[in-house]
Amino acid sequence: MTVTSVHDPSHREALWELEDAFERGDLISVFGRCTVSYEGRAASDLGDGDRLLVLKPDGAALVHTDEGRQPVNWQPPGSEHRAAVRGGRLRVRSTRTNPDETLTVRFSDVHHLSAMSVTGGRDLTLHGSEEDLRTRILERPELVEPGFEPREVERPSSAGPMDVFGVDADGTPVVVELKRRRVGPDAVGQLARYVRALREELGVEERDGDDSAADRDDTSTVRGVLVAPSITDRAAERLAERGFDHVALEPTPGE
Amino acid sequence: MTVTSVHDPSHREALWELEDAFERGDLISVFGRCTVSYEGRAASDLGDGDRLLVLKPDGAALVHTDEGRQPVNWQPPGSEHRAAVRGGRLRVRSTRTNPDETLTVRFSDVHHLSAMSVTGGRDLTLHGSEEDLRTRILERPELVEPGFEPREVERPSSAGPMDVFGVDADGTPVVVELKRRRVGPDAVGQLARYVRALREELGVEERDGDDSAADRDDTSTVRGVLVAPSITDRAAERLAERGFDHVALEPTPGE
DNA sequence: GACTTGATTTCGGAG
DNA sequence: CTCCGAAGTCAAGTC
Repeated sequence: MTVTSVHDPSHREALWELEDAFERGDLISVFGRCTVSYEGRAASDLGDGDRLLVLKPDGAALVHTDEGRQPVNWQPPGSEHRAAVRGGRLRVRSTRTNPDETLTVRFSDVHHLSAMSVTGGRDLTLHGSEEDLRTRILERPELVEPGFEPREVERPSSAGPMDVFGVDADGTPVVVELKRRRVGPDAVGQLARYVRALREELGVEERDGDDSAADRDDTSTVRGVLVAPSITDRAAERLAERGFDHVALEPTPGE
Repeated sequence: MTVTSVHDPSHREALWELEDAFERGDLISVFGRCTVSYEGRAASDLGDGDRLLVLKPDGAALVHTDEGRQPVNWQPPGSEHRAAVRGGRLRVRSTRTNPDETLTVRFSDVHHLSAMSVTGGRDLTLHGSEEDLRTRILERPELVEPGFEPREVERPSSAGPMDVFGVDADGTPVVVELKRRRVGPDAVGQLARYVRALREELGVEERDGDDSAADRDDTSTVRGVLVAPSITDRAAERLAERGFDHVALEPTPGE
């Protein structure tokens, strides 16, 4: 483990340290007084102030103030960092293409700079995602409703892949949309697109004389089920208008 | 400007520095070897590795690896940071309520710790947002189409506020949905909800005998216009099905 | 590459 | 507080 750090360096010293750290592929942390400007998908300017600049060897750059989870300015991974002393200030610039974007940080003072070689240790095991909810339903389909039988996950349709496709106790096709948390009206719209696509698809099959059509009474009986811990009032209205159902379920068993 | 930093501190030293920095309300950067666990809206575990921990006085905590714009683990602003030495490791824990969430970082080694007092310098001026696009349209309505006349922004409806409401050259009501960048099918669904809500609303007005109804031929003639730099094929299909229009426009004049 | 969707999304504003 | 939609969203998987 190698960590380098300099306290109140001159711009020249900071520049040397930065270039060495770029070379080594270090993760870099810089405290200092700076201005920030960005131009690319949008454009922004940030006046003078004390901030933390984080530079990653994969090209990511983050400018953090004392508040917020989000950086006040940033550059995504894949950018290239360069540093120089210009006009009496230390200029750090991260550039990328596609889209063309540039982040420029100009330090009037560098209070502290530290860098550490870091690799690996990136694989997080996460529980409680939508995928966990899907697994839960596939293992215990009765949680959706008694007699529900999953047939396919990520089933393709003209509106995109639906989370879970199956049939209910009556053999009626069911489109299931999964959400790991409380949902609003947008999720109902998403479910509606899938249901509509499936109705059209099954309707086409019937006209084509597909023999499996005997299994179904009516193409309009494709059902839509929204599985989520809870839904907003507006979402409930949309759901009711469409004749869809809501099943309250958490991604992981409570407690 | 006060910056404190310690290189390869003992856990005790690091603890003192952390507690002082919490007290001062500093922005803190810690390089070290650690494990991370999170429990709250979801749950996660991260094995041993070298990372950068950023602690903010507003309660935000960020754990960064050498890759990605996103922290591998984090805690949102509003949390409370605490530190302690437990089981031969330096434990930093950030907790919040509503929802209950805890992030725990356990350092086996602290390679470097630095802290800086930071306030202000947070106000960013951003150009190229959806609001800029709206301003552009209000100033030059002909960019939507000749004869278009904006009447209201954020006009309320049962489906929520629509970006811009106006009338076309024929006096037909127009709902305009704005997007600052290329859009997919979801934006069409959003526009459709507003158009439907407005059609219902105007239909209701007619049944109520509202005298302004004479201005309109038919409630079904409420138009929907999606203003965005470009749209995906699938979005174009949805748009065509609904009979809506797309107007290609950037949030800011090009060049 | 473009497209689609999930996310511990975060964030801000309105009710 | 909840709800709703924007974001330089980011990131992953698929085509």
